Amino acid sequence: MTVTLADVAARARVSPATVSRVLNGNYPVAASTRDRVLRAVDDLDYVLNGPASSLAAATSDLVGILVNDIADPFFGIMAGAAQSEIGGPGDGSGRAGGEKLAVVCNTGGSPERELTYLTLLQRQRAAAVVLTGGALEDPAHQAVMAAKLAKLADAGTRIVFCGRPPLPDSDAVVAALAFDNRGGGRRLTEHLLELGHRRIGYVAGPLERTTTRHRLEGHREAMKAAGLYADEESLTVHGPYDRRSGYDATLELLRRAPEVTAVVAANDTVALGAGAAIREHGLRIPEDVSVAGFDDLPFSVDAVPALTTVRLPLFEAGARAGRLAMGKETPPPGGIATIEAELMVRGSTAPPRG
Amino acid sequence: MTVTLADVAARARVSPATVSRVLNGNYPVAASTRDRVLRAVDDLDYVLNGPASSLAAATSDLVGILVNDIADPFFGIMAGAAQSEIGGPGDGSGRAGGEKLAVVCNTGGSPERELTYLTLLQRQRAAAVVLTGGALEDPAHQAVMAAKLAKLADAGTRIVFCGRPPLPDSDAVVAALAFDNRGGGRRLTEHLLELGHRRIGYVAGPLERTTTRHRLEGHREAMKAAGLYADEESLTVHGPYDRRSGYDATLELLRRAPEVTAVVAANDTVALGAGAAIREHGLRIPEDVSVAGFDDLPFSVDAVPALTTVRLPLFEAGARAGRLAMGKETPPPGGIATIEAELMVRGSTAPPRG
DNA sequence: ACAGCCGTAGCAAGCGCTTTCTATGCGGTA
DNA sequence: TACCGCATAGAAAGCGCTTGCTACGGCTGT
Repeated sequence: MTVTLADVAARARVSPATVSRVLNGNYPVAASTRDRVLRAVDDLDYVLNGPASSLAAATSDLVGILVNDIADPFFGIMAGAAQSEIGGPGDGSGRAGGEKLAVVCNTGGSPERELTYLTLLQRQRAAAVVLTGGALEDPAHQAVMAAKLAKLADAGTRIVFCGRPPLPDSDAVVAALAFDNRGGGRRLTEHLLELGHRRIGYVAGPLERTTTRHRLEGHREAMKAAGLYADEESLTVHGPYDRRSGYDATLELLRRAPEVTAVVAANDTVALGAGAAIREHGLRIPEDVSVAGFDDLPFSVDAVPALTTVRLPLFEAGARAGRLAMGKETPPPGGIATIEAELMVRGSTAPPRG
Repeated sequence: MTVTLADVAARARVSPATVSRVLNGNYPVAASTRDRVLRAVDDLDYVLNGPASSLAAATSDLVGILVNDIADPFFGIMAGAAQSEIGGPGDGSGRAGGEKLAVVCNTGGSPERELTYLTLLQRQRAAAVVLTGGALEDPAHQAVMAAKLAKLADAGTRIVFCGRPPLPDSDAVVAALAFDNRGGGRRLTEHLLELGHRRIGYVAGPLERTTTRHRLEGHREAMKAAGLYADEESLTVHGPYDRRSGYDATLELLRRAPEVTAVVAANDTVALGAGAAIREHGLRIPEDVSVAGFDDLPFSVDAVPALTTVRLPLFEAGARAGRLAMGKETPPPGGIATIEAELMVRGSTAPPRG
């Protein structure tokens, strides 16, 4: 059978209580005793029984990180950064303390899966949960979500948002780090307008997501400020945040409005697909059509031409979220922080022809 | 306080045992009783205490997926596919049975972290563990690893490899899905040779990884078969599997051997960096230098020119690994399956100039 | 009509750990 | 020398759930 605390205690000729205390290091134990216990642990290759420990202590060392799409570096980068702060293994701190198990859960963008994962984490009595990516705007879902989060918070789970706008009137969330998607979107379109573009297509993300809406609002703000209200609707196409969608939507856009001189994509991945569609259409980037993305994922600088985009400090934000989840950093005032987005002008945007 | 099984039992006017049996559905319960219990569960918003359940049942519903780099779609795709099979939420099967919590753990390629994660999963009494990506070739580490896996297997954890060569003489691993990196590497270089290339640079991954070695061996097999033994060493540069490394290594390669007419990269991400370096060097792709990658990640088809690469069925492999981990699929004979790699010829490779 | 079953439900003994409370031995103080 | 207090270690009571076993009707078979 597997080795238990009692076995270690027997071998070290101490009581189970003492072994527990040595392992947790939260109670004075004589050095000689400690050594004896640690040797026994080593000799027997003892591994703590997590469930038993969690049950007795009423806490666990699980920390969940929820992402919409694990195959998307946008989430991967944030999750990786958060995970590295949460520690889990090798956080450099040696044996001591915060050995948390940081795990990432892939919701696939589905609200039900998100909820189910939260329940599963609640069931495990997770120490903290980090939710990344934009939220769904459906009020019903938001209400359920808020209730669920409240319950988690009640049970002592620390909740942190990363790249997601704060929940209205809820104190369940320790901190919310929100990206300035609106500002970024505005600056990006302003850049295009400054270059002289007037007919700008927009390949947007899924309708009901906050990220989509905020970026689009920024875009429209800029358009409006330039006195360009008309045709907004016909120049906007919605679709998922993936390459394929960018390709399809851009083809559609090009058919619908062949006069566009620039295409703004919901994110860099979509921009990649958009670029492919544009080239396949026989148009050059940026001579015939400018293309811009959002996020500044690692591959964007290597696109040909290099992609003009809006840089989001994903790694830094993820790391900060991780620290907040661990209580290693004090939350921003009001629990809300806005993360700035920086315009990165590269080769894929240029003045329109003519 | 939080609601317990006993509370539900009291409200449903049955014993805790009955509630447990209703929840687990592994014991006959009269329909009327079941309904009463389920209503009570609903009324009280009861959530099972995972640790307590795991302790009593001596099993947990945790499934770990270990990846080297969560920000790399190579791993993200496999992990996502595995996770979707493992179920967790929304596997379509309704309430019944296999509600597992599939979690991905990011080792960052560090052997220590890998080991620590395994310990953490062992501590949680994980139901299964999927290890993705190539293994480290260090014999000491391999031995420790084998011992650890044996212990996990002993404790009832199902272990599956995905994209990792099988462990020699170990029956701890339920199944190993190994990519045919060698064959893929060979075919890729054969393609280049057929085009007429003779001086082929190779930007390899980190030295001590099986993936790196196998791909490189395939390359050298092809070279050797063409009677091209010489200079192999001087045309090979090693580095991590990332964009930056591809860029740096290619610059180095170009300096060291300006006569190369083709560059094979360790993977697509590295190829992206390689392409950037080549262009920055004032050379055109593929007119002056051909470039090829490995993996066929989603962005590769959108590179300009589209990247010639070797397609690995990452999604299918990940999904299969997930099913194997869940015991939903019978392991291949001998527990080992080789996953074929398919050459994808695209625009980034062409005959050498002149 | 009685024994024996089957279908259900309850009892109670843990699962392996944490933690409160208690016991012990020692040095220092009066 | 007698007493007090501190530093350590042990005893034991759970934490909330699962599950083997027992109990109890009502039905069947003879």
